[in-house]
Amino acid sequence: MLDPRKLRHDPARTAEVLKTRHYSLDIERFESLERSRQEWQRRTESLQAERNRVSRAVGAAKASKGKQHDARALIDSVATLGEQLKAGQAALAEAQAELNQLLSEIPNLPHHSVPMGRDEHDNEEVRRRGTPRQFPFEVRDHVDLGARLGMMDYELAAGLAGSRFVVLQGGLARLHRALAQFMLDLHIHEHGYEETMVPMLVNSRALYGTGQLPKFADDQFTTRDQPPYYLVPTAEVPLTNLAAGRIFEAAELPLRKVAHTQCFRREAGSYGKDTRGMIRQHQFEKVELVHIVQPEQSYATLEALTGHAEAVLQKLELPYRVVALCTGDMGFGAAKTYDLEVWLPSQQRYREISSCSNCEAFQARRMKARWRNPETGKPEPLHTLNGSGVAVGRALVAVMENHQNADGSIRVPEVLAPYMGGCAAIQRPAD
RNA sequence: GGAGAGAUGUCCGAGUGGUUUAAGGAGCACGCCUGGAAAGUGUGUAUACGCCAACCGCGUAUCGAGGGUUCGAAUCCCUCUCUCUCCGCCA
Repeated sequence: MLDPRKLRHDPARTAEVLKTRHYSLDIERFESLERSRQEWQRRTESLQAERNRVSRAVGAAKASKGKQHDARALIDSVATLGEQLKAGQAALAEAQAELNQLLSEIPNLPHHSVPMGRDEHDNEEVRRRGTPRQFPFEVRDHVDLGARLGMMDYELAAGLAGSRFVVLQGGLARLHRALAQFMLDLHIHEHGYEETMVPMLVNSRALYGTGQLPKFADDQFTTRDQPPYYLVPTAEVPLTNLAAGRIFEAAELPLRKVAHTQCFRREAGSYGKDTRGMIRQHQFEKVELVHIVQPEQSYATLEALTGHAEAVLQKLELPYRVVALCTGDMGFGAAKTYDLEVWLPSQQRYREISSCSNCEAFQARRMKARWRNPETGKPEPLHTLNGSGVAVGRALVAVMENHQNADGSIRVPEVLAPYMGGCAAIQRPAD
């Protein structure tokens, strides 16, 4: 949610900026809704003020003996007020609902440092780390490697659920678990995050708070309860909403939360993309990092957060690059986003494995997450940030492909040794 | 799933239709008092929206949420949510 006051103040300029995000703001509609809201609000409030005044007078008249007649006259004098008020309130509610609907579907404004651009081709590479390995043999992709190991099976998963699911078994299942545990421990012990366990079913209010609703309802899995539960598409939703409706004192900030959860996505818009393998699944695991901070700290925090995600890839000995997303490629709520892209030798290209965003006050305003600014003494919206630290399934893919051996076995990176019971390589069990 | 109790401000807590325009207490902030502190004492202490250039000020809403009755609702009625206790079931 943009600041409604700022939008009111200069809608034309805001519309210009929103164009770079493929959003066309209907200024005329906005202003007419705003006018109507304002008019009905004034009208109802003055009717309410009158009602309150008369009602108090009725009470006073009834309290003093001998003025019962005055009370009767007062009551008669507001005979039609109730209906006017009801009509006014209904009109006001309608105007507010339409205005909210409009406001809730406007994406965030990009930070001035965000490169202008249409789509992912206009993203800017910020840095590269690690060198893609030269293989003296033909590399296999993770699907091939997994099948040869007998530990990754898409047909079994299809039998259980459908397409875009996987069954991992034996060493690969353990490697997958080890990756998640390693990431959690790294962020908890070395980066200062608080370990958090959150619900993976949430209500619509939580999804509204982080911006998935109302616009992206089709991307979410829901239950058939009434009202429905939503399966979280990312732990960003429950973690960020921990601050919803609260007013923090400056001393309580910043909040740094990490959670490891399943994530569920219908991926309605992605059919035909990445249909092979574990890159794009309906269910996947992710270790998520969330910061709730004072506004002036949020951009320094974005750099730190990105660094925490990078540390995962460095320790797993994976080559990657950091990319600043352009205006046209950023997510709905983000003011600035860095993607971490890991090298996949089978595809000879870098693929997204983490996305770190500063949402500034966009989510905080939707969920009313505030702090008391000591300088003003007033509650003001916080800034929220989130980043994957990192996607576990994609990390498994990256480890398999980058650390594969000629015989199809997988070298286990050293940092995972404590989580793998000393197992240094995943190989096909002897028949 | 069944039965019961409950939800009031930062916290505790009073409040069964009209000076509640939410009592009282605690906490917190700032004064006074004090050599300093404690005690005492005074004042202040929610959020949102609107009017105003802004401060001040004024108006409106909010007593778990939504709806209803009424000139008027924290209070009466209906629906829902959540919490607690007991029972059942269960990993």
